[in-house]
Amino acid sequence: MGRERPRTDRSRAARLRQAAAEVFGWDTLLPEQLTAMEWVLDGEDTLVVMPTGAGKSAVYQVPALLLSGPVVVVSPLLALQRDQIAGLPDGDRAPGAVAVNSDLGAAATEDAWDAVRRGDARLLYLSPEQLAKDEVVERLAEARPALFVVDEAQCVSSWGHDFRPDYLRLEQAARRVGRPPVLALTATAAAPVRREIAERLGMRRPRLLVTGFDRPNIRLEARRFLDDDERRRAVVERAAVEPKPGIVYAGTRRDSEHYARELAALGLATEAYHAGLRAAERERIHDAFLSGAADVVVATSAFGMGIDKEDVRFVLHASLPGSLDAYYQEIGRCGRDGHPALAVLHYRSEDTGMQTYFAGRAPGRDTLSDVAHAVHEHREDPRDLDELRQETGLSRNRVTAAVNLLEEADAVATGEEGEVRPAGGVSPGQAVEEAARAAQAHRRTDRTRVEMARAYAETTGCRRRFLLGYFGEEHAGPCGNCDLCDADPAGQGPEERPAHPAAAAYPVGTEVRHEQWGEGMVLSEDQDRITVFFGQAGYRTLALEAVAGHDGLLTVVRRPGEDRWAG
DNA sequence: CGATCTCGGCTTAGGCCGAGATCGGTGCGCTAAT
Repeated sequence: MGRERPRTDRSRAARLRQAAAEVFGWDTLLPEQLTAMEWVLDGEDTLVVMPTGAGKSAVYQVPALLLSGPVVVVSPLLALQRDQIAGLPDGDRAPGAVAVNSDLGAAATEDAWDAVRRGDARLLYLSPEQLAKDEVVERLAEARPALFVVDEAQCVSSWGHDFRPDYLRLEQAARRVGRPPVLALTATAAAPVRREIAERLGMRRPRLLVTGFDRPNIRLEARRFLDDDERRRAVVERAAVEPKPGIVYAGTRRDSEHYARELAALGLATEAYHAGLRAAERERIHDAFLSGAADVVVATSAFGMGIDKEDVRFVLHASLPGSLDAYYQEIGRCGRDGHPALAVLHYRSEDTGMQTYFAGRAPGRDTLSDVAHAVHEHREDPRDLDELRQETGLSRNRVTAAVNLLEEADAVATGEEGEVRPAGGVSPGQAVEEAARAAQAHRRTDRTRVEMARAYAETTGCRRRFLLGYFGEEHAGPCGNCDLCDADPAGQGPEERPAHPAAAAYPVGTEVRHEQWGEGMVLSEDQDRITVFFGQAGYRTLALEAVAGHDGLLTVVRRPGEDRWAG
């Protein structure tokens, strides 16, 4: 930082500052924003992990004014795309923006592409599904985009494997449109998720910018229940007494309506929100929450992305989330104004059941077999995804997810025209076996993510220390703002176990090999145990005593420092 | 994996029990029926 920079750097920063001030009215840019913008202008692949509200969008919006071609922004929700476009400044020099999606009629679609071609629209917002269409890819390639942005990039990891498999095909889309530099943006991503985003998007020697995760004004609590009725009562009582507005996350649509009814009966302005509601109704509730007309929204995980509200006072969970990644994303929606806020996790150990069920939804052997055989059968005249869908009679998503797994197993490859052919000289039978193994590894990983969420709920040390450790951030603790810290009468925080002497051998970021679970990376250290992420076995917590007492159980492959995904 | 629903069996009858089936969360883009 203190080093003198070459002249060109200074003028580049100056141009960014000037554009930010003159066009957007931002008189100051944060150092992190400026650094990431400079990387983007230099054409470097960049991954930015920055909390919501810290100005992530600026990292591509400002460079968009200075780059030679249009900027593609991949965004998961059409509503989010609309909000982003509406939030751009007016004026002659402002970057024009359009979104191309299924809402547009034929004429409007032509107009949008014309605007991109003319350079009037410097920002083009697309869903990943749009980029799965040949027509869109071809038009985009002609427009020669200067930057490929993936917003809410955690979706690559959380949705790509099953729900929205086109997220795993963005690398190919970027290649087909001329492979401009890639910028991935997210608010929440632990080290394994960061690594997966970079790998799946095919990022090349990506620059990584991670700002701190800690949100010290959010008080953390967790409460375990044996009885479901008691849990329900506790959730309702807490939501009733805490300062409003707040969000309650329920595990099912049915429960969201149950809690909303209970709270409404107490006289609170409460709404239930889930994906089963009509679009107009969802929009109404969203607006009511933003405007302050609703005190509490009880929602499934459908509610959240795009909620730009500073003064949310609490986020209560009425059941265990599927991962700490999801949990931190959800509780991060309270206390953005910096004032005290509250996150309470209410759970029963039975809650892991449903999350485990959700974690097992990748294509099975039958689907993989249908797709592998269809690919093999047409190896002389390869089919694209749409044609494979017709051949197999499977849904588009199932076919795409199956092809993704077969590609991951190197059993098929997709060409530049989108045609899928066999690869690696394996038989369809072998291809299915290898892809099924890959699916199994994802399932295992997802299930260990559920276990990590439970481990957070059941930790006996400082809760903040545990949570930040999961995201690779050391926190000395005690934080003084979690239930376990104030459970200690002396005010010293929860009792910490003494550090095990073996801890020094496995600092955070160390790459290791386990006898049974293969290669992994140390994510966090908690006195007498470490948490390691294994590519094939997911998250595992190991007691250092056991590791030290069993020679060769866990060997060091590489010391930290060379790996940029650790910290 | 766990909660809830459905249905048959029991049977002085209404309701209770257990076995088995079913459902559970995220969004896009399209198509077919109004």
